Amino acid sequence: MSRIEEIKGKMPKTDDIYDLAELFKVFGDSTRAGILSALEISDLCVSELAELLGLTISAVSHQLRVLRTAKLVKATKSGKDVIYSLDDNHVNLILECGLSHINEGNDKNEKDI
Amino acid sequence: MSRIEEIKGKMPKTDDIYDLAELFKVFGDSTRAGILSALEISDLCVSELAELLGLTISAVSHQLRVLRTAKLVKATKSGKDVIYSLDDNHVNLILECGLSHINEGNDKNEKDI
DNA sequence: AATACATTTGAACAAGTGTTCAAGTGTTCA
DNA sequence: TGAACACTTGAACACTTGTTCAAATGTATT
Repeated sequence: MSRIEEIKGKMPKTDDIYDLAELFKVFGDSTRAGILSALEISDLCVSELAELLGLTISAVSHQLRVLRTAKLVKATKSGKDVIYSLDDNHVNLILECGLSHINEGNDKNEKDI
Repeated sequence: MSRIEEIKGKMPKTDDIYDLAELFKVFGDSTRAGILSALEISDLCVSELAELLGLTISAVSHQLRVLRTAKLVKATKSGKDVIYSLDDNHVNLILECGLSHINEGNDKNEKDI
């Protein structure tokens, strides 16, 4: 068995790597990352999210659809409003992973000064 | 203080959300996710990565540049070869976060059958 | 020096993405 | 019922992205 094949055997399956990339792609947009960060703190309706993030309602709605498709958020009707909330307990974990990386980066830079 | 402003106060800073999205964007491509998964197991040179992932050397090299720019991998010259290795201890954590999400998804589907 | 090998780089291209705008759906309230 | 509100949707657009191809750079071997 070649060195390359041995490594291949220890790696995640190709399909899982694809799914992994698809997942991170959803987090990889600041509008969506902002929506998720906000919903982390409180359930919110579309216009609240738009106000909070300084975006048009339409833009937010489009991105909410992406997040819904990815099963990361869920929508609940409440009269005229549609209340969005997180639909996956991994969202918090993944955001925290990323933020800890960002913050460590900031710390490093502070040390450099 | 309005409800919206209270939530805004508890959220990560706008710049951090932007950086967070930029970070996840790097993970959000299956070629790059594959490279990182492979380097997780062993340091590798460009042509080994290309063979492992079934891609052209050029494509791999282009993506390695993205990963280098993001400070996620580092390059070391060794004769004709350039050996790449992970340059950030958060890579493992972030990949594992994502994979645990993927795998839980798979488990759910199995239960549904 | 000449050749072969390993990698990088730039240009070009197709494909994908996020926002805006306008129109549509659905709900509440007078 | 009609007006106002909350949201969704589709088309259009500019912009970004990843790959390929060809050429360039750099290193080892003879």
